[in-house]
Amino acid sequence: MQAGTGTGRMQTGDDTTAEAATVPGRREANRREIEGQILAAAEQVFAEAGFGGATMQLIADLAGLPKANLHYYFPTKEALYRRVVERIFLIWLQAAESFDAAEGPAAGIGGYIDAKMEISRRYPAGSKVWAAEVMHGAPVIQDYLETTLRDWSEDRQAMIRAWIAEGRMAPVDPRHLLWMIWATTQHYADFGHQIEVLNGGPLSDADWQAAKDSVRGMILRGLGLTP
Amino acid sequence: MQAGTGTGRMQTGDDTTAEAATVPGRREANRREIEGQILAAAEQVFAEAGFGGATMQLIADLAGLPKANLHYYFPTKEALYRRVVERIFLIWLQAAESFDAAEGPAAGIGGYIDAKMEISRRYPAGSKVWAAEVMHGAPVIQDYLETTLRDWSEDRQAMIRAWIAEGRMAPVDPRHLLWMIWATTQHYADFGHQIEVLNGGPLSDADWQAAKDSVRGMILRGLGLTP
DNA sequence: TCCTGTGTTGACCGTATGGTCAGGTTTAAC
DNA sequence: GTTAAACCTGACCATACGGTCAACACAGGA
Repeated sequence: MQAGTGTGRMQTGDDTTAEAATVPGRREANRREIEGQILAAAEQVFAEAGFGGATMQLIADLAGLPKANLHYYFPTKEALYRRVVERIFLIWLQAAESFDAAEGPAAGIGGYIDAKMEISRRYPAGSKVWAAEVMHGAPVIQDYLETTLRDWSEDRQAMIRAWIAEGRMAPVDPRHLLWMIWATTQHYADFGHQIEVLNGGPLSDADWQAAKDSVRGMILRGLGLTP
Repeated sequence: MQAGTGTGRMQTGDDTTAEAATVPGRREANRREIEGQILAAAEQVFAEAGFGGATMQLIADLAGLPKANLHYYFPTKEALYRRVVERIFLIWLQAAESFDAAEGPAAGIGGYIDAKMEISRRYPAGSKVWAAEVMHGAPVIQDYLETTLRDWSEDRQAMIRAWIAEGRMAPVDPRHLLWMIWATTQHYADFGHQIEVLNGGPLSDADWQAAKDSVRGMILRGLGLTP
């Protein structure tokens, strides 16, 4: 059970120090590249083994670095883990743009489903890390749930309620709709292994397209919309 | 990363030795009770901390037993873990009865959804353990996926295909439908913490009923059925 | 009452893990 | 060229963990 104070603020990624007015610099570029390698390796290992099962040695090996080097870039295992979780969370938030830019429920919700399916396909490891974190009671990102995610949720629920009030979709509880979208799309990442076994192998491009169409179709029809 | 040979066969629970022809015996009853305590504690701890994060000491404390006693009833941490995973899997299989006994898609699929929602409510810890196990690549229950679950899946898919052929429901891919049902129902257990945060507290009885109705309604409408 | 098999447990052990650190190397500003 | 900061890493440490074991308690059949 991770310690996890959950106090830290989200790092938006642009932590360029103001005084570094020189050229971007090989130093900084190199640092970013190595941090990226470590984060990628960590995401993989955390996804496969969980926080408790992951070891800094495994991550170091996968990143091709000595273990001590990891602790130079990330002070603790938990700090590294936090960065991995933050990354997938930011990616998911960005998927909401397809939601917002839409002019109606079919395009908005359909586009959001497509975007989330695409993320499940591209970042399955990140999705698993997030899932495990939430399942364990969100010891590290509790504050995001209570602030960013909650606000985000309420905004989308308001949009959905407006569409319902305008008679543009069936009157469903917006919360359960959102949860259904999250559950269904993320299932293809989190339970990807089970899906591959039942599918008799990895999903092909066509399989993914069919999955996307199927999920979008079922949900939109469930909302009284014609996909 | 657990070792997990995945070779073991499923224990159906009736491991009464044939020669123990005496009365059921306090001995045997006591043994079962203690095993049950340990399994319940283990399920809780595995769900909260993951396999790697769980410790035999934590489980022992929760069960109110000395650690060494755990190893008397379960030889290794992994053996104990396996029993926990098997338990939820059997429960899920039983939920299929509502599926089979139905005379049509609305009752069959609707009943199955209700049953799975009820399980999510009653056994959230077990569901989380299963989810984590699959997410980590099913190191311990790979054989169930390839045998029992696969067979089960194909049988239900055949039923759904038959209903579709009879024109009793919309022509959807049965696999994606099953996965959607699993994803949506289990989400209420696996992501229960997130749901509680967004809900501003635990789901009430009415909330659960609304969730059930909402999920069943959306999916059945998505299948062209009237719930 | 003895005796045997079942259960109980504190103390212990080997190992693996997260993290530290001193000493070294490279970079880049002047 | 000099210097200071940033970067790198093998060796090391304290701790926590899964698992073992020997000694003990106790039930119940003879």
